[in-house]
Amino acid sequence: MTKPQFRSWQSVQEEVLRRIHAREWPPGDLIPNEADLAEEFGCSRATVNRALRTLAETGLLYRRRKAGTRVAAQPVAKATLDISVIRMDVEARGQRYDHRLIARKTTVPPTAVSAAMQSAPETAMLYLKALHLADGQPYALEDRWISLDVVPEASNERFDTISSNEWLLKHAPYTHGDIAFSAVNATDVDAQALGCATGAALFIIDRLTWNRSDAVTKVRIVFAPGHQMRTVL
Amino acid sequence: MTKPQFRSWQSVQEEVLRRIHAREWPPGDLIPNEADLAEEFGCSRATVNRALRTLAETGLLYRRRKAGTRVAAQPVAKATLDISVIRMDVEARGQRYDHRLIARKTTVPPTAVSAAMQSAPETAMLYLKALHLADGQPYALEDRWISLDVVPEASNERFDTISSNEWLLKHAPYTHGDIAFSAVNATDVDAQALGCATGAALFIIDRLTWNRSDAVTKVRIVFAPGHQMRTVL
DNA sequence: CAGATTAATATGTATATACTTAATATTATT
DNA sequence: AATAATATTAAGTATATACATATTAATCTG
Repeated sequence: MTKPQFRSWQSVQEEVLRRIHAREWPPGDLIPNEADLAEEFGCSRATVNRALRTLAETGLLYRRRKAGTRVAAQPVAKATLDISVIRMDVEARGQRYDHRLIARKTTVPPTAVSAAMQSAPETAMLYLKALHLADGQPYALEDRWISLDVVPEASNERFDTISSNEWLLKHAPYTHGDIAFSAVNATDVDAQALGCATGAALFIIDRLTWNRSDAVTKVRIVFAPGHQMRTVL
Repeated sequence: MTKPQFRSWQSVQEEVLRRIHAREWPPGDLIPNEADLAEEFGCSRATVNRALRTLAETGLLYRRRKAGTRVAAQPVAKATLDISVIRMDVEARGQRYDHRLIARKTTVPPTAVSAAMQSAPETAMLYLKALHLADGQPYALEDRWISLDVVPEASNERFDTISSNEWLLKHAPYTHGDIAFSAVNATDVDAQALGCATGAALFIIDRLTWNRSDAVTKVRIVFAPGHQMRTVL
């Protein structure tokens, strides 16, 4: 009997997954080290490393130097959501995208906004409110504050032909950000814009992006009723 | 002048990020190939490969064989959400976790459930309804259907000391699944269990997990009002 | 025996080399 | 000029080797 050959890191990964699912390596179990697995699989340690490292990134394995590799006892599933520009989302559904600028003004933001963006309380920012449409129907309502200190060029942009969403991606790079998903009842204003009943449960995304230590923009996107954000595990 | 040395894939990645953020390599731009970058950075091609491959995984670069590597014109931000067992979420907030079983019965599910799980319409499943508590306050309401064909041992488990959530992770492995986030208005039943007003906007997670071609469980988790799911970009 | 030192170990990473694969560009053929 | 065959290119991957680093285990020392 010759030992099986696993020639690619993907095939090694599949075999490791099989053993985990088959409970040959039960949750919490310490699995053989890379060198031994490489020997067993008939491949190099680098190949085993790539396979195991990738699985660790998904949360299914837990690795520590010297301590070895364990099957996660309670795998923390990592769901990766793709946050693209809204136009792309709509077009991916095979619908026609359109957007309408509802408000555009330069003003001092509420303290909650200036505090979150860590800007001086009396500094004016650019405020935008826009409605995104899919096949002519309201899809999402966007409320946005843009720091004019960080993105002064925004002052000169009208945002009627291009959404702030896309304009910022092109003109204001960010290094990091945070994002939160939640649910709110539609306010009268939301209901009016989205064409739904006041109080309807709406899915919302709040995002705050930074360029190094400067807050670039803070945006809340309120989706029309029934919106789902989905992904695979 | 000696050329700068980038000895680790992380430092190469940082330099590449710097160039992207500084617009030295603007969105859509074709960047030099791996061999040239390796030469420039004074490291091996494998090191450059690791740096660029990792950036491509985050959506900031777009790579194709022969075509080369481009800075993404419209970077699709990948937000990774950690979906752990609810107990862990609650404990991570520094709160005391508890749960209460509200219902447990073996019955034929609604057609919507059996259809989603691709099981025969008249097959009975185990239905569980449980309330998760944080510091004694309602945190989330769980509605779950478990396939007894796939997980027969579930019949013998009472789920009063361990939540179905955790029990399944330990006893019913899954190969893949899909997950959806959305918002609903609280029904009377939800409101009663969660101690909120009927109609309140609630954040929900719907999850369906599979073991190869068999649906293992379908669950809806309805969170108490105000719940946020957050992550970084 | 507590605490510090040292050794051992598994993962993490860098490198040179070689080959594979997908996509494109070029050339030959009809 | 359209089509097919061929060459070229850049990323993708495998391998052996070497060394780094975090962590644990063993040993020494007061």
